[in-house]
Amino acid sequence: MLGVVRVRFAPSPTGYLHVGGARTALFNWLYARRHGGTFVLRIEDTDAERSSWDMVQGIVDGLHWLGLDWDEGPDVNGPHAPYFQSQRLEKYREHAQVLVREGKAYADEGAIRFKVPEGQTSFEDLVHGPVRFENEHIENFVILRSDGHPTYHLSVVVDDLDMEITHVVRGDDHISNTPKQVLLYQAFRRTPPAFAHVPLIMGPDKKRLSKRHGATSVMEYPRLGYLPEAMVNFLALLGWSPGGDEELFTRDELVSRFTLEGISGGNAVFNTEKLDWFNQQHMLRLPLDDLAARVEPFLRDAGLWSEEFRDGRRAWFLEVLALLRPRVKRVGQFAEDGRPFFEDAVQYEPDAVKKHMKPELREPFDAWRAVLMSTEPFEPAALEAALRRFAESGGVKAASLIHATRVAVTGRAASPGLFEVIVLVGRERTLARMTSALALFG
RNA sequence: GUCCCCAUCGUCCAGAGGCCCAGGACGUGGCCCUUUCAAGGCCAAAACACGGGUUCGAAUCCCGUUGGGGACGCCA
Repeated sequence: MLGVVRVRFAPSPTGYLHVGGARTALFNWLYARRHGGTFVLRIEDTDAERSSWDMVQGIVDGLHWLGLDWDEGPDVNGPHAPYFQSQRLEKYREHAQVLVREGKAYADEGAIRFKVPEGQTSFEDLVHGPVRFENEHIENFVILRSDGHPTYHLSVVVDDLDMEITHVVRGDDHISNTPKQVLLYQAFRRTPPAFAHVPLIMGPDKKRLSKRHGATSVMEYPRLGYLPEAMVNFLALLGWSPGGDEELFTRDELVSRFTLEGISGGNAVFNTEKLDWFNQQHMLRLPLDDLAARVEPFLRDAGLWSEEFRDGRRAWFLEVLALLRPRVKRVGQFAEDGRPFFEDAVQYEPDAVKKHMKPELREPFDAWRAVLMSTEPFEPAALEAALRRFAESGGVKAASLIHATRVAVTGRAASPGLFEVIVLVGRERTLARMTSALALFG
């Protein structure tokens, strides 16, 4: 069994999968994959009151979205099934009885408490180093409730033992629970697994991340237009470092570099601006076909999708995405920035009209429109050459004409390069928009 | 209150005694490119919490202070 790595992510289904839990799951998954080990998903639903099936589903959805697959767990099973603690109650009771029989635990008002021995309890934490507690600060804690359900300390130890977990990678908030669990391992005459307590994720105010900080459920992120590969990359580097200066990694690159020793000891602030940057960088690196698939749902929601984007106008569609891509931070933005391409009607921004559609430009604009009718080839370079030639001979500044044309064609003051835009919008639509824009001058 | 953890630029990290008058990234400011907005390139401002030790030498080791976080449930 030497060298075998078995880790687990053991959420309690009393809430959705938040970013902190997601990162813990990610670290476990990375460690398992790095060492060819096993990643177990175990549902800690011993608190029947607060657990719900919907929450289990929500957690599973979150892990799926991030691409974290498990080798053993609900719906895949494995040699240590079942993976719901609520279905393992008998094991916990038996273990509690053993401790009672050996005089290491006792009944108290219907519950069973563990008798904490004198002395001190310590363990070697892979991220914090040696940690030691005086047992006098640990009270005789309940291991089996009066309703027969185990408490966390008992179930987690029994299951980690039964499932042969070698490394417990979990949140820092469990560090003060650890001595109680170490005491249980000792009471069972078993060696505890290795522990690695990872620091918590905080909000910008350094307070524990909560809803008032914005999106804390991972499943809000796909809706907001974030790529799972960006989230994985961002989360991995929040509290962990591969050691060097590189920051942009694919999932596989993270797997090959991950070490528990690289986890830092202090809490980390969740920084949305940096997440945006990771998202942008990963979008920039996505194959266009792949990107198209991610954009589609957002276009559908905005009513801008056409089945032709799949076949007949596929190439055109991909060109539009490629043009828009450098200025998009979240996937949903393709629907916004793409309107001038995906929709025939143009919505004019009042400020843009006021700024660029000066009355004295009306005549030159109209004449340039006529030039555009016959410019060949209908390509960016040729169009630009035509405009500059026209501007020079007509005594107009090329920039003014470009700006007015941009507003006429896109309705906005900012867009990708005008000539690329015109080519993709097409000659007919461009001319039609310019014609109706004639009324906007002044 | 008790116990535990943590402490490098605003933020995330690098740094495991001399390579550091501290390096990268996000963000911020400036410049370049340029038809706008981005992207990209270049430059800049920006930190070793404080006080004691140890050492020839400390961001790195030890102690204390302060600050932040966490745990003290028949929740996990």
